Amino acid sequence: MPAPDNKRPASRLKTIKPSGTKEDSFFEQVYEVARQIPRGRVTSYGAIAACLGTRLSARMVGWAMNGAGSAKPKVPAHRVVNRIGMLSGKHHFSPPGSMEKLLKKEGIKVKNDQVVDFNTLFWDPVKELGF
DNA sequence: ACCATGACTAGAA
DNA sequence: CTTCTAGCCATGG
Repeated sequence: MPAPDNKRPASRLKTIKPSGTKEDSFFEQVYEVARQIPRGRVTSYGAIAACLGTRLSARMVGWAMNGAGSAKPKVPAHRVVNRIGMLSGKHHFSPPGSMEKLLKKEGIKVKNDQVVDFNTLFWDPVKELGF
């Protein structure tokens, strides 16, 4: 096992090549996990970050999502919300209301920019993917 | 090179 | 209960 890499399991983050060039690691992994989210389910940035071994860099997940619109195949960024199920990223959609619309379309109830029954709909990549 | 900001989170006050 | 602080790391001025 496990040879815990201590502090930086994903030290390769250094090799990130954002926007413009082809993504190599972190971004791609984020997209990959995000694409595994089943329809009608949601997850959080932190969950994805934890799945990649970088729980503390949930911000980077959000940043990666910023490029999700340019990623292919498309990444269901609308299924990714913050830890309390709030649609923190709705303002990054165009139009902003599309995120909520897409979620409702999948049967997810959204109330006041928050996912209803978030705890039930929550999909944990670490648990589901076995990381 | 330094400082500020950000689709986050956990823990302390 | 609410509010603040610190940590994460890439991007932009």
